Amino acid sequence: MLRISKLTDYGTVVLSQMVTKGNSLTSASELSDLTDINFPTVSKILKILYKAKIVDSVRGANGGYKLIRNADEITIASIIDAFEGPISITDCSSDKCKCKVESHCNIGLAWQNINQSIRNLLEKITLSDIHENKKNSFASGYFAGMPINVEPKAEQTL
Amino acid sequence: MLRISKLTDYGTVVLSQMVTKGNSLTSASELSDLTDINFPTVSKILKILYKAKIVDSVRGANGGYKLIRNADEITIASIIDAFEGPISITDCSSDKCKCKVESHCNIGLAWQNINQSIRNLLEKITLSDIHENKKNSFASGYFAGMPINVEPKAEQTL
DNA sequence: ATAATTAGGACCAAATTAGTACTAATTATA
DNA sequence: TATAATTAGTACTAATTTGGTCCTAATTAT
Repeated sequence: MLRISKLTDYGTVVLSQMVTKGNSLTSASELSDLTDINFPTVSKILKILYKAKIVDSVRGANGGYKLIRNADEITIASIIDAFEGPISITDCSSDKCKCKVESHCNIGLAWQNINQSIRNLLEKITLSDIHENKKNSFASGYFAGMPINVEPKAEQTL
Repeated sequence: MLRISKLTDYGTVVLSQMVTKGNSLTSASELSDLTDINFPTVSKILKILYKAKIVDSVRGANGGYKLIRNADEITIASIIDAFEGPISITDCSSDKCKCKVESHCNIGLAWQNINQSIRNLLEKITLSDIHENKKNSFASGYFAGMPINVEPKAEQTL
């Protein structure tokens, strides 16, 4: 099926650790120890999250990182965006199409719609859900054969 | 965001052409002409679709390919599976976890759930939807800020 | 027989991703 | 103020994945 990169996966592990650490600063090396992901990689991850404005940083001795928002305000969509960029599900579906054949473009449009559907789904799931591993909160309703039926953000009970 | 491979993209273009051709056999070379995708690639695509039991084939002179089922019985999930394999959204979420740290596994489980959610979505969209490019049928309800609210297959109006 | 066609691999080149390393900037504190 | 700890940014290399091509074998109509 669809895949996210290893870095995104690691990213959620690191972020989940940061949720545990709450509002306090945590250094990259400590996060490396806690997650068992080697330091250079954790460091890279944090820099990416910093640029994406998901974590805040303080330089210098005793510096470190912390979440910029509450865990339930950080969507999975935004995390994936940070690591994988805003690239679309297919080449064609981003921006203007350069296909020679018209029909291709329609397919591209369809993929674009599918992409948007997935995106909407991922914007309803937050770091908090992942961290608390509340399977039932967002998974139980989805499993085999069940309808997808997520209420709009404002009313959701995630 | 999440991405499908070029081959999957091309695959849907080829499949869409085959919907147009209905129940008649079409050769790889003809499909290549029709889609403007070069022959070796179309050929490769059709072999993959054959192995995935999405198309049927007849060898020899006047041979070719045709859809094995109706377009509305071919889900996008099955097409993606054919090209990208049944690989999960992360390594960890498939089968048994080998992580050293317990917490990683929980994250993996969360991803697994997300993967399943996406899968359920993609099992509700069919080749027919893509082919007919019925944007409104499955897209309009999904766009920015709108709730995802797809009814179970039996009742859906796709 | 011959030509047209699919089946199945094997293979190489290109693109992407993972992982590492280095330098500069910042800041606490001794 | 010097030093050590720490993040920021970037560049680079190795590993993996993907895209694209090609070849040989099997099948079938004419």
